[in-house]
Amino acid sequence: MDIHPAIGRVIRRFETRAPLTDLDLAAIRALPFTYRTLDAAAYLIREGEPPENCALLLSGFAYRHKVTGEGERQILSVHMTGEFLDMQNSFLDVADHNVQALTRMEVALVPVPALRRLVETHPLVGRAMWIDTLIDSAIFREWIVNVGRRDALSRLAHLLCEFALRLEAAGLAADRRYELPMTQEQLADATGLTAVHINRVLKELGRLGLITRDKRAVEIIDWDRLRSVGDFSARYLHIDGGTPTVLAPAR
Amino acid sequence: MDIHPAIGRVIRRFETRAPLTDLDLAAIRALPFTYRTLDAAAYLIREGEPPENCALLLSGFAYRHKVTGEGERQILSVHMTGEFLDMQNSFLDVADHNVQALTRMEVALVPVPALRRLVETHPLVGRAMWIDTLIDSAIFREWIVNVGRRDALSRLAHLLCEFALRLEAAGLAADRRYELPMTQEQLADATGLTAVHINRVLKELGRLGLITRDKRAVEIIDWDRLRSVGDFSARYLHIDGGTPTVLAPAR
DNA sequence: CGTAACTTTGATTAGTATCAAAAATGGTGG
DNA sequence: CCACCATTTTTGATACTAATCAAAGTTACG
Repeated sequence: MDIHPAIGRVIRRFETRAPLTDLDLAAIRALPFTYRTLDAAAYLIREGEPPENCALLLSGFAYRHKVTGEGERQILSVHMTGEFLDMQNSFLDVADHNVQALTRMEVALVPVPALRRLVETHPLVGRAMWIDTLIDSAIFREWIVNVGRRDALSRLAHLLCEFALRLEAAGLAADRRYELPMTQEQLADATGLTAVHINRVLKELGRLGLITRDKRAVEIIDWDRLRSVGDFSARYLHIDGGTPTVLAPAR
Repeated sequence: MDIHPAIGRVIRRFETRAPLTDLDLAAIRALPFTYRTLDAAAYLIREGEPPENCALLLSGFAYRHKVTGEGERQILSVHMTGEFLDMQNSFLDVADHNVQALTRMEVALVPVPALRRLVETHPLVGRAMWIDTLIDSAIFREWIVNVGRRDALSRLAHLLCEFALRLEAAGLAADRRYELPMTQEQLADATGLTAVHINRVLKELGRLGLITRDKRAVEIIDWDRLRSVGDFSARYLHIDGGTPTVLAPAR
């Protein structure tokens, strides 16, 4: 029995990544942590700061971003319940990007030294966490492709496909519907476009009969065509455990 | 005494990342491997294949890339002597991108199972390697920003700054000069632009007095202005050991 | 119920892509 | 060592995608 359902979710995910022993599991559960609730838009860590805690997202959404010298923001990834938010920073001396709350969110903050000790004494836990960060990397890579080589319609379609699959794999969405707690400006910052253009492209996706929207809820009408327009293949997500059923990804 | 200077380079880098013991070092040196020489453009691994070896680049350059459904290529990163080419793939079931030789190159191929055993029995080595992959991630993130939010001139300037600093940190360049073994088409694929436009922007960088070029050699004339045009800060490279002197990065 | 944040629409512009072709370079075999 | 061919670089003309600017609607929220 875990303190919070998100912790059970993490442990189940780790178990698909490395053959953890009971001792490993006990060590994870024994990690010290402090609860915290953050309002939407609160910063978990800012670029340039030394990482002190590694946050596990217990509820809500978060995102990583950087801001250019011109003041333009680029969102680097979006994170959902059950994911670690700071492993990308925790083993480096200084954060190279910002991590911010997308919605109000609850986190469990694990002090970085405790985390380092854990992975040193429990190599398999370290491997599971390492793999987690490698999958983050795989998603970063796909975002480079998305922003670098796809036109606006594909870019947005691709993003919507990724969210659909990740939310479904995490058990946070079903029936081809999900709540996407991002403004059009944030979608623009995630795709390297402007908010105005996102608005038009979102319309276009509706006109083409691929999705419908009701406020921030997205419903996928034609998954196959959305995938095709978005040039989306799920391979880079490396979802191996609970294979999604509704949206049946091409491997 | 190591078999190859690149191995000494790797070990020195690892030592800055985790406090390795003599046993750790011995275990690294005891890794089984096979030498191989690959011609330019040869594939080390293709998207969709299961990773069997993890290659250490002993000499030459390599790059990662993906190809969209439309057939457009996006280069994800460029790698130089002394770097591991496959850790991003080795702990996952299937490669999600291609790794290809940019120049003729020599590699030491380490079988993945041996690598997995090493990191399981030597957690500090695992941590050093993990940090290596986290720095790869940091570079991926910066590339998302570069391609997503900077105009063509900045993008290319940024790329040239990154290469300058990484090559210098690796002891492969000095005096603000380096050999960049990429065609303009490859530069285009790295920046999400077209080869024609790269040609024009490269000229513009020359006209502005920031660089000069002689074939594939780049000479940086005005580092400060190049950095400023490229909106470049070295933080994301997490170069902590041998701090570069000539190009003195802003921390 | 008033105000700030967000979405939507229209008109215009800017930055890159595209297309086409010539010039330069590099590598190879004779 | 030269001649040839493929690759790469360069240049010019034109087209198009998405940005920018501006303003009106709409929604959420205290």
